[in-house]
Amino acid sequence: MSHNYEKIYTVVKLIPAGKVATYGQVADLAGLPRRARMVSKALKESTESLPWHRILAASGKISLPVGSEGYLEQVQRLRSENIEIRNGRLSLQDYQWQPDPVELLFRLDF
DNA sequence: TCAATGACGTCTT
DNA sequence: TAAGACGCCATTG
Repeated sequence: MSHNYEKIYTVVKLIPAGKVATYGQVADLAGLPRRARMVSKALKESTESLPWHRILAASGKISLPVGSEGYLEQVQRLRSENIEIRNGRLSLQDYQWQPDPVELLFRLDF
């Protein structure tokens, strides 16, 4: 498990319930610009319990194959957090996580 | 080496 | 909006 994956998991764990982040956003916060695809791989390969459902594409859409097991699971989890989602998409305008930079500085040790 | 791959992102039509 | 074309980048065979 690479150090980068650990950094990604650290950021993902900071996303509060009811809020979401994009793959690219997580990558940036983890200090890995242009590494959105690495975030998706890290999530897919992780064994530990993570709020992976709070990560979406920059378009606000779920990236898993429509109708797949994971897709349905994600929709379910998001709705359970009171997030409105239609046709596999939600409003980033309404739900995207806007972390406070100062708070982040103290939560991340890198 | 090198081409293919992918839970992505940005731009253009 | 939607769909393509590209760009990007670590990983894989």
